[in-house]
Amino acid sequence: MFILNRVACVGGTVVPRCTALFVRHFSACRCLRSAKRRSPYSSVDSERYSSLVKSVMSSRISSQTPDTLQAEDEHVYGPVVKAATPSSRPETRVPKTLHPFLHFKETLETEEPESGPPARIVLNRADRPLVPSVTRILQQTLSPEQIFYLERWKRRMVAELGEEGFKEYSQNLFRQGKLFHSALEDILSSCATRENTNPPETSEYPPEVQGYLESISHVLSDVRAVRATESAVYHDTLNYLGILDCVACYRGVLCVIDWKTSEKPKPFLSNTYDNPVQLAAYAGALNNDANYKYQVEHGLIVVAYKDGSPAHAHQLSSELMLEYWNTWLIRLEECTEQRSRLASTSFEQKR
DNA sequence: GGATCCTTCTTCTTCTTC
Repeated sequence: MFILNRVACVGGTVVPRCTALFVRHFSACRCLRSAKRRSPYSSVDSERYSSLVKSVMSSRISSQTPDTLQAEDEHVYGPVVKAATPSSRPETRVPKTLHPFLHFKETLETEEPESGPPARIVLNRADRPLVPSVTRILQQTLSPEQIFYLERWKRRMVAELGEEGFKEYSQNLFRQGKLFHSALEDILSSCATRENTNPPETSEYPPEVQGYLESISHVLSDVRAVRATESAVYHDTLNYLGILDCVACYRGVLCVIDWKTSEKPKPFLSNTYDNPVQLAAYAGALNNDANYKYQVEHGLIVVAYKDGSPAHAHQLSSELMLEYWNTWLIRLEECTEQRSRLASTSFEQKR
């Protein structure tokens, strides 16, 4: 009865399920009507995303019950210790040194660019061998809570799939992400000279990415004037680099766009973890980079789903981008501090 | 030829009630 109650609550869709994993991963989908404990997933269009929820759930099916899983957890990881409330970083924290997000550019473009293929500046690592990348900096400055939850997730996945199974699972996720990105690059490059981005002919692409492409088709129809794809950006004052996914107009607003694939629905910006910080880092670098003759103030994170459910598009205003830019500056400072600590430690050891 | 780089992903409670 305990389980049936939960199953019956998934957006009114009856889903065969009998494992505690459901409780763990999808209890957020319950029809919690009290405002006090409202889950961020409770207002998801559950009918629209029921197929996605089902597919995620069916991939995690196990014959275990909540009790056996809990017993297993305790056996494998020890007694459950409640984690500290995810606090991320104190909101009052500000960067020690402020850097502008936007930069004055003498040759700033004010007109619409001429039609033509989008820019694709290739990253030449040999020119800047020691400059850290956006991804690396974000990885090195994860909060203790993020590390805790990621490690817990990994332990649970390894317990479920085994070391080899987990490795295969991770590689598959990366592979799908890469295939999706290369398909998108192909689509956006070929559409760049046209007024509209026509719906892609999904059958031309590998079967693994067809669902993702279908998922983003409604977003693509609002994308125009693609200016850059998979293009390197470098901030010479702050000394970091990265490769952004795309710069294009979304609903008439020039944005840095980040395309993501996800197994779980991410209907809210808060579900995307560090993605907005990553986006602000790319935009700030682009705005500082002389290779780009324009400024980008807005951002867009598009989360695509394998089963073709409509992607979630999170547009970030210039104000929001500025907030995340400051968060990025803090992360950058943390990374620099870490590096200098490491350098002084190794210096001490050598002495 | 091999190693490394930039990406690609992954996290977010402990509920017993309508």
